Amino acid sequence: MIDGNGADGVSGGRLKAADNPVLQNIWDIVAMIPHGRVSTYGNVARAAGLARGARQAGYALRMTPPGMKLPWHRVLGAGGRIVFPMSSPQHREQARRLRAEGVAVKGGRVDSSAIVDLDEL
DNA sequence: TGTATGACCCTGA
DNA sequence: CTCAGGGCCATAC
Repeated sequence: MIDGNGADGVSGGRLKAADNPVLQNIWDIVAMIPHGRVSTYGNVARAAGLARGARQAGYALRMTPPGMKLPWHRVLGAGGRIVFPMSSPQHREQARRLRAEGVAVKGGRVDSSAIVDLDEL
């Protein structure tokens, strides 16, 4: 395995997002967020190894293929606020899901008590 | 190889 | 509290 090409499972050159270890790592972090709790992009990114890769966390979630069960709605922006615009369907979707889990959403923001620290996981 | 983009974050006015 | 600007890091073209 000196050439790098034809490494574990990945052969053919370009690395697909679904096979990207970084995204997989982020997905794993998001997937381990407990029910009824929420986290932030920066927090998740840091847990994935990216100290300032909050955007990458969002990128990973955006790259999430349909069919994958991932609690993306438990990931919020800094301060526990939803990053989506108020009039956006995604905002409503996320807020709806959070409320379904017992998380209070007010003005596009959730109670800071609902935010869980990565240290607790 | 370099430029452009983004489900972000922080600081200042 | 709201608005604007700059910074950071990885992916896409």
